[in-house]
Amino acid sequence: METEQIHKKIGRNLLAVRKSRSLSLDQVAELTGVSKAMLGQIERGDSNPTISVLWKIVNGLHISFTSLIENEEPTVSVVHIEDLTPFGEEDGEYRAYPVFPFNQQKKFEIYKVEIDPYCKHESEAHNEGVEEYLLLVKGKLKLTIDQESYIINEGSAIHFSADRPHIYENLSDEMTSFHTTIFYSS
Amino acid sequence: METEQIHKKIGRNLLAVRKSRSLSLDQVAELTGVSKAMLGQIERGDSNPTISVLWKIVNGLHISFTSLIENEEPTVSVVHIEDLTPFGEEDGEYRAYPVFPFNQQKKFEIYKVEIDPYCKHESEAHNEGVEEYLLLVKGKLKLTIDQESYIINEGSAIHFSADRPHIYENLSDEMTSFHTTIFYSS
DNA sequence: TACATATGTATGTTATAATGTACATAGTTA
DNA sequence: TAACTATGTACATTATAACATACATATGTA
Repeated sequence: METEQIHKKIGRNLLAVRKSRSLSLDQVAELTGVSKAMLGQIERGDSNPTISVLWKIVNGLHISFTSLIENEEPTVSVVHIEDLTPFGEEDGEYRAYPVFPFNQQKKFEIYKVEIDPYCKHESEAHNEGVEEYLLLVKGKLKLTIDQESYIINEGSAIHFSADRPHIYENLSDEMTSFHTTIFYSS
Repeated sequence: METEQIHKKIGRNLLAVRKSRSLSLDQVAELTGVSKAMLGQIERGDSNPTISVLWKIVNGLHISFTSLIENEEPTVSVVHIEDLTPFGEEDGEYRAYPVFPFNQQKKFEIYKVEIDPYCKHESEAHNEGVEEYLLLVKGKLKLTIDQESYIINEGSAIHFSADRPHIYENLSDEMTSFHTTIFYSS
């Protein structure tokens, strides 16, 4: 996508939203506070709107900004996690399987992680704004972050900011596994 | 946040990114192809940039649009899933626990789902652009979508577009459970 | 069929976005 | 200390964003 064409893509996406809701330009103008003439220009790709105008549009239509600037190609894909090559320590006691890799559009990735009995993994700080959503599958996990420790048992989950160092520890005598969704806000 | 102030927020966020990377306006101008004078105006909130200019900036700096328009408050939260009230059928054979509810900023939500032996759940089409990322925890699942069926065993996962009807079936004689991340692109 | 209304586009006007250049200030070096 | 460089802001110019209004066409109704 060339940098000078984003306004044309926005036009197509805005038109698609409007058509899917069977709204006229007049109605969108009322909902958004942007003039009918300007909305028409934007949809035809004839004009390069400012951020304030786009902000009015997304707020008035209750859509997300990203829905105007991005597209997608839905597909079905089955993943056999045991076939994946995990990231982890050289001695293999911590294994992170990239089940659904990072995608710029979605800004998250999903791993299945396994930690052997009584082993731990020290994670450096991710970039600012990175968060983790972790659901325990099996075993028992101790997470340490900001000098606080949290015990996560089966049937529990934890959400935390991962932009500071943190430690995962398996406190039990059997393997611990969990699913973690890492969200990158920037 | 008033709609007429988004350009000021963008200015603050852009300045924060630049400072965190110790870049001068000249360097950002080179990276992005946007004039130094304009970058200064944007940072000071003195100007309301067009979408094309912002596009140049995010591409040149390798950041996301959302990092310019949004902010966040990181927290740690532990969730005990068994304490949650699930969504599901009246007879309780399909239970969806909202572990991490939807958040407009992140645009996804995460459920733990349980289906009793030999039971199924028919899901209507979600809105256009909705996708699911499903990781099996326990048991065996059959997913049917677009007249195609997929068997998901333990250790496997599946990603599909959820904007059309689909059916989850537990084919085994024990409870099936899985984690699913539902992503809303718009 | 004639008329009224809805809808999207064209046009002209005004304000401002975006740039190149000049300028003021701070920091560094000889 | 003087000269040079880096940095961000001010200023003037040009192109265009955004609007209000007019217009052309399509649609619906009596």
